[in-house]
Amino acid sequence: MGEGERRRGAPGERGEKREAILEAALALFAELGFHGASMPQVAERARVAAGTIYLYFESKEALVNALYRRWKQELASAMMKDFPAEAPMREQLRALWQRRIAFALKHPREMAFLELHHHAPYLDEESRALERELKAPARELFERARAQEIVKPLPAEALIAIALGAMNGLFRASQEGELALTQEIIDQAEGCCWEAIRR
Amino acid sequence: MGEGERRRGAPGERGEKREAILEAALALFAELGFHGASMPQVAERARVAAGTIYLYFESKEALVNALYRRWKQELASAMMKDFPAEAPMREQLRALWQRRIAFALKHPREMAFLELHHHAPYLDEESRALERELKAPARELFERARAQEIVKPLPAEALIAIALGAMNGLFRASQEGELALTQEIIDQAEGCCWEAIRR
Amino acid sequence: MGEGERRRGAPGERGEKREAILEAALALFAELGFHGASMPQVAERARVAAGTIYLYFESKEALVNALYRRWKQELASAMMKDFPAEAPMREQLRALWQRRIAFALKHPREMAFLELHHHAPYLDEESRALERELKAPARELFERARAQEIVKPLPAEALIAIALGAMNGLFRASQEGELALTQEIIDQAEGCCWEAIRR
Amino acid sequence: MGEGERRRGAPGERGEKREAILEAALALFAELGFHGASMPQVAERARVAAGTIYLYFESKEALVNALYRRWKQELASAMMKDFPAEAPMREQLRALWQRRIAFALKHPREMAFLELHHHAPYLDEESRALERELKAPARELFERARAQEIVKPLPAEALIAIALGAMNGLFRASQEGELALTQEIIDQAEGCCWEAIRR
DNA sequence: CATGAATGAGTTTTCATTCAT
DNA sequence: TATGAATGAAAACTCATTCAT
Repeated sequence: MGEGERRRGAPGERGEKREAILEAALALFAELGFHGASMPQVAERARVAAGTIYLYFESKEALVNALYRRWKQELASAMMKDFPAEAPMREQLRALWQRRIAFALKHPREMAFLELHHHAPYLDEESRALERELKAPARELFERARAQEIVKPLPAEALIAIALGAMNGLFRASQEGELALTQEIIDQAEGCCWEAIRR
Repeated sequence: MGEGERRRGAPGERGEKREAILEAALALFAELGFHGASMPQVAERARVAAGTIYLYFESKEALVNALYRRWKQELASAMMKDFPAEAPMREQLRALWQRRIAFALKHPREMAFLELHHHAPYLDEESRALERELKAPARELFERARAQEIVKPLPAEALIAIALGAMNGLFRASQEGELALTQEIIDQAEGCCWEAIRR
Repeated sequence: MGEGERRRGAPGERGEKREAILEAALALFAELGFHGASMPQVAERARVAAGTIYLYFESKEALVNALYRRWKQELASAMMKDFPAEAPMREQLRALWQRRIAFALKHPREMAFLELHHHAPYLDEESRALERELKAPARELFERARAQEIVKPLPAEALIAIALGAMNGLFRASQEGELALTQEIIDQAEGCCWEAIRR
Repeated sequence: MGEGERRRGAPGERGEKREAILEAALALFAELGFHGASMPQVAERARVAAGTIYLYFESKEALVNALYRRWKQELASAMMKDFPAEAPMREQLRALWQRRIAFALKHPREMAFLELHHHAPYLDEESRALERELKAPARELFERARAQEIVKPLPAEALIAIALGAMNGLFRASQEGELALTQEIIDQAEGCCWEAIRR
């Protein structure tokens, strides 16, 4: 690798810097917020010159948006991959919940970033469209569950808000060190959420 | 150059300006975040000169902290006032939940502000201490409920995270316009949360 | 006056700083061009902090435009004031020419600024509209002169280009120190321009 | 990624890139000014990598200077080539004027570039020396004309400023689309300029 | 108390220039 | 030769804070 002695015009691995920038921005935006983190800070953490960021991203806004989309997609993929769409409804709901919290625990900073920037005014139309698009499958799942009279007769949005809101609460508590999320607790909590919404 | 209604030295109500500043800062911080809202913006919205803010608050940080503490206290008061501490446990848990969501719906901006600034790096030790202090009663209530084997044998923090996390989810969904929180839905949702944690 | 010891919040004469900024910007834009002069340079020459410029002008573009309009107006006023509109045509043409060169010699930097920024891409619609508006009277005068068969049957634009172009040439030569524009030479040159266009 | 027609090392015509750079710089400097046009812009327009420019020119300043000298020379050559130095004075003056405007109309961007950069602070001593050198022949011609009492007894600089200034005015008007410079108008205008200065 | 003009450090962004490939 | 990613100083502009009035 030989860090530090490389200079101008010596490209490292293809896209290496772009990744370093995304990684640095993620950490700083998650911790300090979009307006709280400055481009020089991002540059410094990415070990890159300030101007370099603009080779890869048009602006600070473009940077958050790229980051937001990447991880929103990543989350969606993790949720969708081999989803047991043919399994019984209870199984599907469990999968939804467990996959989401597993993702959160595997990528806590990324999840915190997504939560913090959800619906932020500097997200562009593309990011908003993605948000809408990725919300649909969960909604449909809950609609179906309700149609099958498996869950309580509440609006799908309310059911989602309850089950995933509870999950967010757990995740935040664990992030703040109030709670150690062992698999046992997770499984129990999943049971709680199921009992919250089941008919 | 025609002046406004009142001019320098013509005092309005005592503390009127301080209130205007707090109110303006609340709205802007809730909408744009701490770093996203500028002091000139706050001054403009409060219809006060930029310098005036510094008569009442030492700095921007002092301002958020004052705001944070005020509404954290306000929330705590609304929760505590005439709390049915002698009522059956189920009743107490319901009261906790219902009071919190009632507060959120009565003061949505204030609640959004508190949520957004929870654990923010610019909160000072006093604000953090207050946060800790106000968390205690709820924790104790859940501990007691668990000791009475009324709720599931999970850590109090997990039970809180689930019940109040679900509530936050509902509040956020209603704020984003996804869900209309009628009293009927609220009551049903409270039932859900109870079933989530009950033994 | 007490220069140098004044600081924050101590306003000098009303508009004093605005004038200083306009004056500094004029000198620098005339000498270095719009893109060649930086805002910090303007601030320094105006003995003002960089941020102060933005209290008076929205942007660098707004600043050039304000300057351009001011001096375009000033030039127009100097041309129009008590214009001998009833005098014989020859007299009117002489007045036009003499007033313009008198203005140029009285305000050489301002004239150089106007010439340099004429039709520049950063001039806004308002400035362009003013340019068009102020061109009209001269055009009409030459049209009338042509209708009266006093001048050569060339398009008014050509006659203007010749008579005022020659004048510009003289002014530039004098600015570059190639030529001393005594009143005698000016008068003779005016005669030349008259003979250039007369029938 | 698919590459362009040619790649590194596949040589085009000798000096092809240098020409492309000069051509691109000319167009951009003429339109946007020296400071208004960036090296990346020049590179892009020349379809050349940014670094390539520095193989041919030491710096941005070296580039304008090279350009300036080239076209100043070109203009001088066009003026001088087969100049009818033995013809009657009137004929020589006409030739001077007609050749200059013919050049301007044949190379309008180049002429605009020369005009815009005339006496610019980033022109180096060599360019300035060239400017002085090329001014001499015209000056001598007008001196001789004055000595022969063919033209008015004004300083040669004034005569030049008048005759060529008028021409510049016509050229600028035509560039701005105010005036169509037909050969007929040109000839008439040449007559005007002659009458301006003739004894 | 209240003002708001003024400040200057800090922000986002651009750009002339370099140099490993 | 030619490239273009990378640099970092400097540009335009913002903003928390001060202080004479």
